[in-house]
Amino acid sequence: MRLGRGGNSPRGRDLGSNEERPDMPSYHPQRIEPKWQAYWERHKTFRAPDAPTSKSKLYILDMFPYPSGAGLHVGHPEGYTATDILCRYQRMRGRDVLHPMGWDAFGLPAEQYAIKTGTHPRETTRANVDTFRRQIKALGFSYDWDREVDTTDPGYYKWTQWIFLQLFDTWYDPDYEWVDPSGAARVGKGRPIAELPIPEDATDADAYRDSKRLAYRAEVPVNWCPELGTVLSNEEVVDGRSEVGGHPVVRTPLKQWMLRITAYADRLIDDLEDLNWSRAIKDMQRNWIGRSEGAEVDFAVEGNAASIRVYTTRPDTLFGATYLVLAPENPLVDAIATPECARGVAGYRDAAARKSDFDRAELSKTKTGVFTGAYAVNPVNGARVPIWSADYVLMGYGTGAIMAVPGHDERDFEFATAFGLPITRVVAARVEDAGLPLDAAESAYGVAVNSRNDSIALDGLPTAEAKSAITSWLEARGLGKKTVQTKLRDWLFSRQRYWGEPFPIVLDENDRAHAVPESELPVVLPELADFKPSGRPEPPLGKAADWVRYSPTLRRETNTMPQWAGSCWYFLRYLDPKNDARPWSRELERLWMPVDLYVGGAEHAVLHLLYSRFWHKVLFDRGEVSTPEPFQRLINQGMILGEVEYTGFRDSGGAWVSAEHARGADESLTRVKLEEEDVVKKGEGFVLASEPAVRVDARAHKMSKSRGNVINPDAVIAEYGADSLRLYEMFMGPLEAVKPWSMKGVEGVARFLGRAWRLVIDHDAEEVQLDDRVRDVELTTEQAKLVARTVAAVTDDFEAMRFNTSISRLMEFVNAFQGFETRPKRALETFTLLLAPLAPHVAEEMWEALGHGATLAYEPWPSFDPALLKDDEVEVPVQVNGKLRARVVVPADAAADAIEAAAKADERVAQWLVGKTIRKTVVVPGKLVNFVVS
RNA sequence: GCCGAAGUGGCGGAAUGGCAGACGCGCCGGACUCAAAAUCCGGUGGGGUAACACCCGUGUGGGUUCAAGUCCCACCUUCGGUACCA
Repeated sequence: MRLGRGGNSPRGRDLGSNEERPDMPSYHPQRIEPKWQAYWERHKTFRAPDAPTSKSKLYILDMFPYPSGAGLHVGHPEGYTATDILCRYQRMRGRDVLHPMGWDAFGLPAEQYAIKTGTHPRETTRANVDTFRRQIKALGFSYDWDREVDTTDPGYYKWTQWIFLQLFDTWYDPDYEWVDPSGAARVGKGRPIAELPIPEDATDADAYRDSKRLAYRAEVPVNWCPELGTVLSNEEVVDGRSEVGGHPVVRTPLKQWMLRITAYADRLIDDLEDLNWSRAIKDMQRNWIGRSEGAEVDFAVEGNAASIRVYTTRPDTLFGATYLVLAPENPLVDAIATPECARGVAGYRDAAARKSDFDRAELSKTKTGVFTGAYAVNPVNGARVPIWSADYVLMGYGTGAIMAVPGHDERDFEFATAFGLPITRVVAARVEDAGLPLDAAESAYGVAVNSRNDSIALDGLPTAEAKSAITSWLEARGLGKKTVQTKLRDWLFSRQRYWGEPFPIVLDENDRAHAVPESELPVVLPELADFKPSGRPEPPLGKAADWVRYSPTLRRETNTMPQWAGSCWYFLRYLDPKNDARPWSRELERLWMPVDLYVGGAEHAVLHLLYSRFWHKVLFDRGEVSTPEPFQRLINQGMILGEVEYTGFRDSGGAWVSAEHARGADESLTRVKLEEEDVVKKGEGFVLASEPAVRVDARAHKMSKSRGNVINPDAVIAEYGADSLRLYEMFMGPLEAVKPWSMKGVEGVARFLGRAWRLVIDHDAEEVQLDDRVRDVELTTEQAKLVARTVAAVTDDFEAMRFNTSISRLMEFVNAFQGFETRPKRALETFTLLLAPLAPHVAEEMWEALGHGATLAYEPWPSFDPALLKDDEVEVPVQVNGKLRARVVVPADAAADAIEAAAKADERVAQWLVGKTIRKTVVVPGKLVNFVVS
């Protein structure tokens, strides 16, 4: 697109596009951008120092991408641009900046592709990485490419395996008292397994040790996904379906590797406190960990030696427990079921097992269950309570058994109502309400009622006090104890897939696990021709028979690690990416860590961030890293949606249906995409221009291939340039907000860059040269003030990461400077430096034209004289009764009474004051005057 | 249901408790051009006026304050997360 002056050009008439005129000196990103990208690469401009000097270090990290086959989408450059701006700004402020990039390249899609086409995942991955690297480089980000890491590189996953061995070699001692490197006293530590005390009654010391490791194997009910041919972690299962692909997941018991993340649950919650993360993300992590305090209570079973232990957060309601419920999978079910009921109970359990988690969640609207025929005894009042089995109780949480208090728990109420079980009140708002009937569960706190026996009376106690009173009573009698539970379970860490890190583990004839010696790392992924999953839980690596046979008595573990493994520690490898002897140098870790700013999508709020923090804490306990938390500050960029779409609805007869009647997935309606000119705003929403009674849907949707609203960064760069793309992504709005894309908006910022360019460059000349109006002269006072204000505002905005407003400030500068016939070079140099972090290519080109020989990347950030921010005179708004009535101009340093006098002297103000009494006068010097009159 | 975030022109958005709507898009008018594009200049919340004046206006309803988009209370809507976790 030609931006020059058409027919006046010495090159003659309308000779079309830049493609035909590559020497055009008008703003031409396609020429400028590759030039400076090549310059930066050749000069290694953004190479970070190996070690930072003194305290000026800054580690700014992007979440590294999974290089998918689809290439970069516009969501990636959003966060990457923000961090790049900050890095470029901070380098100009003299900080030592570490800003690396790499690839999270293990994962299912490459393997799925291999199954379909036979292409080795390594090939697919390499091609995808190349595409991503090219696309990211085309955006001009200032990464230190010498630190690039790839999780699938054996030189990298050697150390992922090494960290796994640290986990394997560690047990958690919750009572260990120690002092951490910062001098803080701590309780609880991951310690070497060699330090584990073996109890005297342990018959098998090795088995005992294995049961205490942070990485251990266990036969557990897992989320098996037949479609994907692998098990999945709890975090990877959403609504009973795989997070990836939405395939059904069933529960089946399997021997799997687990990581004991639950040992760190308290620290993972407590240490959130000091992190500069958004409240939303901290809450998500806390909720996921789901710590709750309560009590375990034992119920004796009538005519049976067994007793049932339940977990409750409301021990204060124990007197209201009118029945017990066991999870169908609870082994006690069979032990206590009476012969008459055994059949029904077994049938119920089998049916529950056959249901996928998805069905179980879906069909949960109505509660199901079966009576076991057995009775337990309520320990506080001796009441005979029936024992049921129902799938609304989960085996995996607490003890897999509950005491049901239908009066004060919604689920229990529903179940009791369905099966005609008794409901009693044991909590009320006031003691006098003890006799009030219950027509719904009342779970709110209040005071205990109807809760006394011969040795304890809770009646009248507020809930919190009742809880501790009854808990002490139970503890004193050995009937129960205070307990803490978490929703978080141990992390299921093995996958039955090929494209992942092999475990550095061999199994002996007794199926006992042993660490592969560190000297043998990495355990390299064997070659394989056939990647097809068997449909049974046997990993594909089993097919590599020679590889599996480690020795006559030892075979290799054939599971692989989940995709999250590599991303748990990649930020540490960046510090020292070429080190063969260690995963990272302890010295460099101490100097660079923690990450000062981490930017990425909120979709990783629980998975990556929780896993990563867990590993880091283990490494911290083992003395491998110096900080308990890896990411000091976290910012989640908001999603970028597609362009706003207007959708109308037609019924089968072709008549328009108003949007409010089209809610839900009504199959009989046809969705019609409308153009902007077909609709008009009316009230809260939009309606058809032709039929204003018909409302239409107006909203931006998530970008998706199926919707066809995906914006390809390559296309944007080809048309408008990387600088415009970067600028637009920042100009859209606050970094953390969800924002709809608009191509018109990209054009807007591209126009701004064109104006900025023409402010400096003579766009009629053959070569890139300064415009005649750019002169080496002093700034006028007006210009100096404008420059100072711009520097001050942009600096403030950068510090606060308000990139949208910083761009506005630069636009205002250009709009004002366009009007000056003479443009002092100094002013334009300052402007160019301010623009550089945002639009580095065009800034470099302008900097060169302004007569500088080298990159501006390390030029000192512009400063300004604060005196220039003050004006001699200010305009002060004058209000009467809070309403703006006039503005008066007064000296900036005018005293309150002088301003008041000036305000009163104003003709318009006087009109509003005539005949009134001034009750009060508020004068904020330099800001405002308000007369309160009546 | 629960937790979190957000509701401001036609649109994206801006406003340490102190002039609501900066900046951009779009639109309207003008300059340049044979014409268009590009570029430049001006205007643009609604009502009202010949033009001023003036009135109304930040999801809704209350409150605090000389002054509220901003603080407090209640509610509505949208988005994100989560959901038998006892």
